[in-house]
Amino acid sequence: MANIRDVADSAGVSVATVSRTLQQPERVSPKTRNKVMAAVQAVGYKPNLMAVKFRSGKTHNLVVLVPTVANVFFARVISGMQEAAAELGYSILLANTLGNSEIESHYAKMVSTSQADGLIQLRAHNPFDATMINDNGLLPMVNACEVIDDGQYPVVSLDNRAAAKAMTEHLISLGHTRIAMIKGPNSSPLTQERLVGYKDALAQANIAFDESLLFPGDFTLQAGYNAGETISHFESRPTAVFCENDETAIGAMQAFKQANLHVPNDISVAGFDDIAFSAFVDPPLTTIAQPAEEFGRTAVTLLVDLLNGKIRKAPKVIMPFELIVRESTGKALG
Amino acid sequence: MANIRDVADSAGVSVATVSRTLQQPERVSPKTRNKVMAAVQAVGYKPNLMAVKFRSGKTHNLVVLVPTVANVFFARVISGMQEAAAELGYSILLANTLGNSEIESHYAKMVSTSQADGLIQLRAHNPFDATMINDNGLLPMVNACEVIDDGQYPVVSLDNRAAAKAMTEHLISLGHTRIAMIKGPNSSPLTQERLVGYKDALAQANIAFDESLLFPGDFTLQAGYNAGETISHFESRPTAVFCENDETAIGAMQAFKQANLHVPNDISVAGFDDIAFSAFVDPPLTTIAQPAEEFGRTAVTLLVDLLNGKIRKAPKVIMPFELIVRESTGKALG
DNA sequence: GCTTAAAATGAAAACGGTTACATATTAATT
DNA sequence: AATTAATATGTAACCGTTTTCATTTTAAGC
Repeated sequence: MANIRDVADSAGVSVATVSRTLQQPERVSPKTRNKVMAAVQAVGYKPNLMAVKFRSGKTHNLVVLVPTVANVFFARVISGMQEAAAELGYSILLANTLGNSEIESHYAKMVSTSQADGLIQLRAHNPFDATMINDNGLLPMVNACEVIDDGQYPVVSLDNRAAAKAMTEHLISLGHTRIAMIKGPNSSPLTQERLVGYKDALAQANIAFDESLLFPGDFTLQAGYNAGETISHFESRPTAVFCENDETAIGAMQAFKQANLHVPNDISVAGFDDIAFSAFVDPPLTTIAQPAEEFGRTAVTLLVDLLNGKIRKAPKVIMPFELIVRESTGKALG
Repeated sequence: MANIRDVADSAGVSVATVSRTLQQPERVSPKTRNKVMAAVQAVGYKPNLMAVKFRSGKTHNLVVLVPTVANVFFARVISGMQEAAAELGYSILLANTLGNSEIESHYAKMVSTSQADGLIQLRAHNPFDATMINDNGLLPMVNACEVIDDGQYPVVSLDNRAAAKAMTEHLISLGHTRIAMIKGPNSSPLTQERLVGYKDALAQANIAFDESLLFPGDFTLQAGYNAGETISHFESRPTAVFCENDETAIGAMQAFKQANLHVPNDISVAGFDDIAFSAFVDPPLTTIAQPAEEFGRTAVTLLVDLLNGKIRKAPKVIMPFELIVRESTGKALG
């Protein structure tokens, strides 16, 4: 593979001139510029970007820790990241962590070992140790979607509490008073926030909170199905179910159908995320739309700003949500 | 950030000894080994892997070109890649290409500019120019899932023809003779192969091929829905629809329901891929299961073997498929 | 204890660029 | 045409490792 010296020899100039021709063409005379360009063509020169990155100390790589790429919502977020990264001249190194802290640490080490400039975490967990803190007191990371806001890094999230409250209010406005909730893992702050929003709405409507209407889940179709089955055979069945994501809701709806419960006549079902499938299931799912791609774009933009020293204090960006009412929720009957 | 010289100074040895301690500990005496290790701890040394990669010429990065990460099937494939890559000490650089050749070329350049050692392409398209051909006459890439087999690189694919034939046979065995097909883009070889398999089965059963039963699509829910709507109002409606992926099938089913057609009584629907949602839609979808994660693992393993010179001639790996019969296909009535 | 082989260590070059600084060339000013 | 300023180019140091080769130390054999 031809290197910069080969080009210099071929063009009859110094390596410095070649470097300048490629980096800052205006600093070199048109005549030599042409000579150099011709030589580049002639020897088939491609700069070794590993050398460039090593020398410059900037890798222009960003590590993204995603619990699972198989989650449709995350897939959209990643799409948005990819777009923004490409525009800003960065590459994404994607890590499918499965929520495993060891895998997270492994990839986080790419930052401390100069293989990447920064990191985006989609889970509420800080994979760095304290030694990574920057001059400005910040970690070279951004936490998006499911966040802990400890001021060490920018976060971009949804007002999950308000969104959950909005959905619960929607169900209450349809006359529901026994509203079940299929939850995410208790360890997830996002789940905690949504629970608070759910309680907010109940309290506001003077409906007593009933802990027995909380069902465990883990954001998967299967978990939704399992909870749905349990709910189907529940002694005093709720008339509505608020699921913490759309997969869970779709799984639950399937269980209800198999138990010969009609959605929404016998039981209303609501989701969260507005994944593509939600508009194409039967009945189409009422849900909360999150601007997934925008999440990704914002996270990348924030991180790049942070890396360029344009950020002093960790900002907290709240993305807007939208209640999407489709046909899976209806008036409470009986 | 401490470098190898700091460690050497702190331990009172040369940099060469430090390097050896870390790379080939058996080549250094236990006494100095301990001294060095202590110094590493003391100064908090983390090797600059950018420098290592630059010096060694091996990046241990693999570029993966995926048309869209938002496709659930690809998400599974990527999961498998990630696993295998982690085991082999490689990192995945994921590129969401949206089928755009320019974006593909952009990422392919990461290989020619020494930012990655090789590339995996999930689309039937070679992003390299001829200059990249290796000593063994191979490109540093593997083509998986949707492949063109031109002998320049290993491919890992499914026997799409056989799979499509198996599914069509299944439908024929249920008594269907008017079987529609919702296709992928015509440019996709995978689509061509499946069409041939479909025709194989028809011919074998002495059913005339009817071009008017072929409907265009692009593997999305919306395309399936659109085709489903068209089929619903088709003058002489087919009794079964074979869709080229599950998203398409789910979209089509939704259209049928809205047209008051019952699946499978009025019309049978079959998919391809067996994504997680397919078991949880109503009715659960009959489909072809592909070993998605295994695709990813195999592709990575092949590529690493190729990069290590363990492969001379481009192998062609055919993965097994499985017909999964659920409730969306039934006997042809009337 | 002396010679020789083996093992451990160090010095310095190399990887492929970028860039500060020095020098040579050209253009502008009088 | 001479002086000065501006521009263009070259020289060489540098980034943090690995690795070759030379040298020193240790162990082995007699």
